[in-house]
Amino acid sequence: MTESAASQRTRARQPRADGERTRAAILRAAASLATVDGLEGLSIGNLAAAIGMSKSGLYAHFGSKQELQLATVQEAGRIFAGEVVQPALAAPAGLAQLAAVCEAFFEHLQRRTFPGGCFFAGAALEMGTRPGPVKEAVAAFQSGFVDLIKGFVATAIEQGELPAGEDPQQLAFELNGIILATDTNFVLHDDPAVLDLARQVVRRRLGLDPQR
Amino acid sequence: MTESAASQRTRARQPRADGERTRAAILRAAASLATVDGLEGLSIGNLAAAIGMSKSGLYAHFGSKQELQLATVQEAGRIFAGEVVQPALAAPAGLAQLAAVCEAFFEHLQRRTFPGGCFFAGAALEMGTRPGPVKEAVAAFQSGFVDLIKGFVATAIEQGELPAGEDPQQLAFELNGIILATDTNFVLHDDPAVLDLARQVVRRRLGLDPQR
DNA sequence: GCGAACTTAGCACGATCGTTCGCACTAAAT
DNA sequence: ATTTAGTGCGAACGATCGTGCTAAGTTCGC
Repeated sequence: MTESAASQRTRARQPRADGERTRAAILRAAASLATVDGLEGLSIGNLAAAIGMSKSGLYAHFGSKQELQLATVQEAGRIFAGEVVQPALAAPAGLAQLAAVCEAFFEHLQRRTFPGGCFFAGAALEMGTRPGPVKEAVAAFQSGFVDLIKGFVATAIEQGELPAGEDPQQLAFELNGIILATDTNFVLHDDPAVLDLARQVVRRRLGLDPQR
Repeated sequence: MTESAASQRTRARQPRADGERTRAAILRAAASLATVDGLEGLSIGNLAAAIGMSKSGLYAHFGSKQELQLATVQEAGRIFAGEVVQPALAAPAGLAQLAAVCEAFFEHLQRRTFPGGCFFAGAALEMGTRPGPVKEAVAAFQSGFVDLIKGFVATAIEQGELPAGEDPQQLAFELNGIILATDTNFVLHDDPAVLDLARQVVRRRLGLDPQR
């Protein structure tokens, strides 16, 4: 018995270089399309047409629609991590990270990375009533994001940048709400003024306003 | 010329009593189903099966799926107005109305009027990227709700129940965000503790907390 | 450079989609 | 009581859905 059997036991399939490239292109398009049509409304046929390949060729990469949805959620998570989480982590710990994560999200919207706004805001409401691994993946990401903000708040309190009476969970909930309201209004009215309003609200809530 | 011509000019079709009853039953089920499958994912076949009638018989009431969606949005608006807006308007003008509209929304969720949480939160994100009369109807309702809250804030400021430095538009935006975050987390994690957290956040943000 | 594994396309399947048509039934107005 | 029009069902349409099968074409380890 050769050791190839061992490698096959841990990984049933060894993708090729061109396959990985195609798969990446599919997932990039899938994440964008899903913000318009939803994770459930995202169809194999539409997606295949969008990147110019056949349904069956695309389908072979995933094996089922659920696997495609799962991979799409992970791809959206990578994009979100790169565009929103990383810039926040790059800021000085504490209040600055709190302001940075909000600002990064607003720029994420303004840049129109996805045509339908925030991927996870839409996915959370869409998959909330559909139990299964896809919902769990979305819920896990959402929880992680709120926990990240909670940590920023806790650090800011420790550093005396926020009042000691401030509760990390409550403030993280509020900021998450501001983010959701920004996304909803931006998507619904397509008005950049929403972002300015949201920035004012964040500055004021975090006590960063010059006056007052 | 009889006056029947005039009535026909304004209304192309004169519904019968039993038809109105059926139509109402359809729309009640449609509003609920749409919070699970979405306004676009809501299918005539599923809806017909849910209330035990034929696809074609149901379809005759609307003539197109878009008309069904439009009527469903209006029905959801009536339900929301009755469960959330009216209880708020019944409270004393000002800060009490502000607290009442939030509490009414939380109870609207807790009562599980719709299996998928707030109808308009889901509809706004789903239809935001789909221009047309359905999106306009959803956007109009959402704007009206925020304006309602804004009016409550303005009155509360005039009555000295909120600091004069408070901005109605900003606070209305914040409260709308709290409401959206509550819905998203409640739908996603199915955890009533979210409602308690949301209630604490509202009380504290409106300065209704005993301590502090 | 041979051969095995991965990639992609073509075709077809059963199911469901929104929509239409024709026909029975029935409530309401004359 | 007769007519009129709203109501509802059954069947069917073309299109699209997710999903398989088969068979070429292509990369890559040996």
